[in-house]
Parts: sequence; C-alpha cells; structure tokens
Amino acid sequence: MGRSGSATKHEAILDAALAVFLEKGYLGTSMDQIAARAGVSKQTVYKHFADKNRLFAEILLATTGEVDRLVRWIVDEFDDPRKLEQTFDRLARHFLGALMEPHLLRLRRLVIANADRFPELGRSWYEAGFERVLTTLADSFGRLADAGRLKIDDPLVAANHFVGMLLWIPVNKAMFTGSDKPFTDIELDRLARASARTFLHAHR
Amino acid sequence: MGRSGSATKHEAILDAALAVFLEKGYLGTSMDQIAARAGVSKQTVYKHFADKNRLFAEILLATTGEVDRLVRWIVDEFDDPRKLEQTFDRLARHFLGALMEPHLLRLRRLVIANADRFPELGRSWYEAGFERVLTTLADSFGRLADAGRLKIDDPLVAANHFVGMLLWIPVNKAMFTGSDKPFTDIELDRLARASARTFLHAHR
DNA sequence: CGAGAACTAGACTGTATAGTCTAGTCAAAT
DNA sequence: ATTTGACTAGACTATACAGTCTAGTTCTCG
Repeated sequence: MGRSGSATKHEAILDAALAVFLEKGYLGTSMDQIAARAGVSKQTVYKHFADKNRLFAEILLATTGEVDRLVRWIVDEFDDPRKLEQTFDRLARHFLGALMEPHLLRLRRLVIANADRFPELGRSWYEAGFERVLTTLADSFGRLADAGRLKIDDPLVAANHFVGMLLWIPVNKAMFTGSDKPFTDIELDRLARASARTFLHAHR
Repeated sequence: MGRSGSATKHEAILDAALAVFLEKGYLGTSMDQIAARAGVSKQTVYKHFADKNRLFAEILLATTGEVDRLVRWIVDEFDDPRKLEQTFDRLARHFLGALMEPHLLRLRRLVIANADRFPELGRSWYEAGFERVLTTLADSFGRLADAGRLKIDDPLVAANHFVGMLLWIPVNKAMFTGSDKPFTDIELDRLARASARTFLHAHR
C-alpha cells in the first residue's frame, strides 16, 4: 500500500478539506480541523499542500468543471426530434435539478463568499462553469433555430434568458436562506415548466 | 453636543462597521478595526453594541429595506400610458441600474456569505428585499394585463421571468468576479433592452 | 535485514482576536 | 464647583490559529 497509501492520504486530505471548507467557510476552517477530519497529522497536510491558501485554491479550482460536465451531459440528450414542448420541459427540469443539487449550491456559496480573496477562483468558476454552460446551450438553440423549429435572433441571448427565467428564483432563494433544499420536487416541476413555456412563447 | 454627540458616535460606529464588514467580511473584521475606523475607543463600541454578532446583525438587518425602497420608486413611475416598448425598456434599464449599484452588490455578497451564520438575516433579505420586489412588480404587470395591454397568465410568474432574464447574467458575474462594475453602461443598456423585448414577445 | 521515506503526536512560536478592566479625561447640568 | 455619565488609551485574559520543529514510529523497497 505504499504509493497507494500516499495517494489515499492525499485524497483523504482533499476530501476532508473540501467538507470542512463547505461547512465552515475559508476563515472559519482551521488546518487542525482538516487534519483531524482526514485522520492525518497536521504535518502531513503541510507535506502535501504548501499552505491553507493553496489547499483551498487547488481544491476549489478542481471543482470548476463540475457544472460544465453536468450541463454537457444534459444538453447531449437534448437534440431529440420530439415535440418542442416536451423537449423543453425535460431540458428545463433536468437543468434545474442539476443546479439545485445541494452540493453544487454549497460550492457556489463558498466560491461567491471568497470571490474577493481568491479572484482567479471566482473568474474560473464564472468562465469555465458559467459561460461555457451558456455557449453549450446556445449551440443547441442555434441548431434548433437553423432547423426552423425556433425563432431566435441571438442564440446566446436566448440561452441567457432561458437560464435566467429558470434559475433566478430558486438559486437566489437557496443562496439567501442557506437552505440546501428550499423547494420541493413538485415546486421545481412547476418552475421548470413555467420557464419552458414562457421561453417557447417568446420564440415561436 | 451632548446627546447629539452620542448619537453621532453611534452612527459613526454603524457606518464604520458596515464599511469594514463590506470590505473584509464578518470573520475578517475585528472590533479594533471598527473602533479605529469610527474614531472611537473599543469600549465605546461595546457600550453601544453588546457584541460583534449583534452589531453585524443589527446593521445588516437595517439594510433590508434598501432594495425594496429602490424598486418601489422605480415601479412608481412605471404606470405611464406610453408605448409598451419604451416603458419596458425604461423599466428594465432602471431596475438593472439599481440592482447593479456597487453598494448593493457588496451587500448582497456579504449577506450570502453569512447566510448560514445569520439565518434570519438571509431570510429577511430574501423576503423583505426580494419577494416584495417581485410582488410589487407583479402588481404592475397585473394592472397592465387587466388593461388588456399585456397577456399574462400569472403576474407573479411573469415578474419572476422578467427579473430573471434581466438580472441572472450581470448579477452572477458580479457575484463571482467580485468586481463592482463588471459591465459598462452600454452593455447594461443592451442587456436591459434584450430582456424587455423578449418579455414583450412572450406576452404579446 | 537495513535504509530511507512517509508518517505521527504534540510541543512550540508568533500573531491575532473577542471581550473585560482600569484609571483617568472631558463636557455638560445642577 | 461638584457630580454624572459618556468617553479614551491601553493593558489584560483567554482563546485560537498558521505554520514550524522534534523525536520517534511505521511502511516499503532493495
């Protein structure tokens, strides 16, 4: 278990640190807590990571891709030839469900809370996790427009409006109330359906 | 300057504390910094406020009304009989400008960052600052629908969609990048206009 | 087996902080 | 003029934390 032992410690530290950071925030977390949670001595933490700053930055930069991966997966199953109403209901619901994942909501709050202390982190999250979601979605919308199934001037603007209508309320409620699950599944169904319908109204 | 001197100190502490909290966050702020910034001894701070917790909570609860007041003011000048396009362009632009005020953005980040440490604070902000904006807007939309100028099923849902389309991108960019002014005025013009137009497309 | 690397517990340094305490200043009100 | 109450500077207590150091243990590989 030599190398794998070390790799395991490394991962244990990463996991523990992320968990504690998510729970207590950056300043509210001590290196001793991380070491204890990882079942590892503090010295070992410092062997693997230069300091608290780098540990935090490295862990959270690694989470950047989560949103992107998630959304790419959702959008992949989006180019089906069924009725637009059904397709958009499903798209909206899956999208909403994915972004309302408790884990993702907590990550989002942690990143926002430390956006000024770690500027590249906030920027990375915005660009890799946020703008790429929009361009991915805009691509799909563009294809639907080209196929004449949707009337869209600017696909990127349409994508902005779609996610805005869909996410503004539930994500903000989660951010402000600190609750992991501020809406029931049925409420999410309704929110998704309403956004999908309004979107289709606006774009034929 | 006896009573007024005391009142002035009280306000100086409030102002200084808000400024430092906005700059450094709750945990990043020390009572000594607040006292120094207020030009006041630490003992005086503790004379006026029991502890750091209450100081923070009291100050930020007092800001709850800011959004609401702002939006009420905007919506008041909304019931004019001009062309809908102009009216909505103006509404959207003013709304966007108000919510992208640097001061308001910083407040929002501070509240979100401490939503789990001060749960009633987050809830208050959401309910008094957030939901009331939406119901205020929904009222106006409802009147336009009753007058036959707009086709709206549920005014509250329409209001959600309107602010979502308008604010999702710019507010999130501000939250993640930590920047006070992530968009130029011209970009804000475009964002406002695009949202207003899509909204009108969806609702006749 | 023996060497070297990873690891451990925990002491240690230096700094920061919330909140208290003391001794004394200052300004107005009686 | 004395009292009263707000105020001040700064010392003080108790705690916490980042990061280092030491001395000793365990694991693995040659």
